[in-house]
Amino acid sequence: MASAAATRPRREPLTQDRIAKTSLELIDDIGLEEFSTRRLGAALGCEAMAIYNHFASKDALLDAVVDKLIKDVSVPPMGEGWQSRVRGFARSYRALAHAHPKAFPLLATRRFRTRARNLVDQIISALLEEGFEARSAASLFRILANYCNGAILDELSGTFPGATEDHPSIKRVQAFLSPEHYDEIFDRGLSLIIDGFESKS
Amino acid sequence: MASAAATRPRREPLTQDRIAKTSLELIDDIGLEEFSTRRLGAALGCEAMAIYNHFASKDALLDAVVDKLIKDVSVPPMGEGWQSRVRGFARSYRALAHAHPKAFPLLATRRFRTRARNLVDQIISALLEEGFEARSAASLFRILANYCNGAILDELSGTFPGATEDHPSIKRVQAFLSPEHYDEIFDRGLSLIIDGFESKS
DNA sequence: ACCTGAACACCGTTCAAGT
DNA sequence: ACCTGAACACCGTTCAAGT
Repeated sequence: MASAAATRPRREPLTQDRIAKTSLELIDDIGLEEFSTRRLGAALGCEAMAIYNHFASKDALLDAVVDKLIKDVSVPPMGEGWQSRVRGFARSYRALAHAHPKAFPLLATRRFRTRARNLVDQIISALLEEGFEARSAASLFRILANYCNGAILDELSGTFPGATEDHPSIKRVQAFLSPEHYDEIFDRGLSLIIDGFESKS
Repeated sequence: MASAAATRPRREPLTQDRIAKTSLELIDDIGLEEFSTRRLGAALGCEAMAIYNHFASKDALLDAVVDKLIKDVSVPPMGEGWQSRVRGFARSYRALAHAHPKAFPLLATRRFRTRARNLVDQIISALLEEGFEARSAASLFRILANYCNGAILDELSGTFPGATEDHPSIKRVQAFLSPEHYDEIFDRGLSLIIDGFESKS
């Protein structure tokens, strides 16, 4: 009578979705460097090779992880002006990075395959909708995205190591380079970009 | 009589400098992904393990490569105004990235160990020298560096894949996202930052 | 159809042994 | 002092074999 339960494997069946979900959790936990198909297999309760029945390669799997990651980022709807939509997007993108610091670098690497492209389309669509010409929309998108990625990767890569006597100028400004100023500096850079486009486009 | 020449190894002796130099050449050639101690050994004419007599780890070796890479970047001297010094630095940093596209990501990763910190000190020193307060200097440095790193990493990571019908807005602005506009867009972002600090600091 | 075991061609790194 | 050979504990991936 216990045979049916005993016969089937003790774990839920493998699916693309479950594998991607577990991958993201594992990356959040141990980091990209340590993440391997063998450790993923251990986390899933199967052999590493079983994964290749659901994904063509580790690379394809990581694309699926990016999809999971980006799912919740979106561009605010029309109504409050383009500045606040741009700001809203930038902040939610940065919030995602802080929620998944170890997985975020994946996004910077493979930003245009996968669902990330839908997000790009959303942002550009919003800019066009707000009246930007194609040329300005492209410039603003690039400058904004590049600034966000650079700032976020920097914030994630650890705090500035203490300055020594060899670096007197770093020492003088060091207090303002610490994490407690990250929010303020990120917003200031964002404002610079937004204000610059406001007066010139 | 040929014994002295025949006895010593046919290659120049290994030194930290020669290993780092060959590493950079090899990375420029085959990329970071393919770069391994074994392939480096082959390029040097020795076994991979010989490298560990000169560097404690591959990681330490990569730090030395970063030092080699950054050697030629510097901040223009005083005299032409801070805007043009900042611009000059940003352009030479970007030029380095285009000269070593496959090695550049190393810099973004390990920017503050190694000699890269001297460069940071130079920039901040220039800003202080030009009259910025510590707080403004720190903000401007961060915003500038983050923008440069984001923009450069983006430029290096390949062109935007062609838009499909699923991405109508990307399609509309696509022409302006191509590499022939990279220079112009990079400079525009740079100006945004510089002008923003000009009017407010 | 899905999973496993064994194997292949790689890694970075250690260490005893050679010169 | 510097280099090598063999080995260890890992990788991603393939493939024949199992159910």
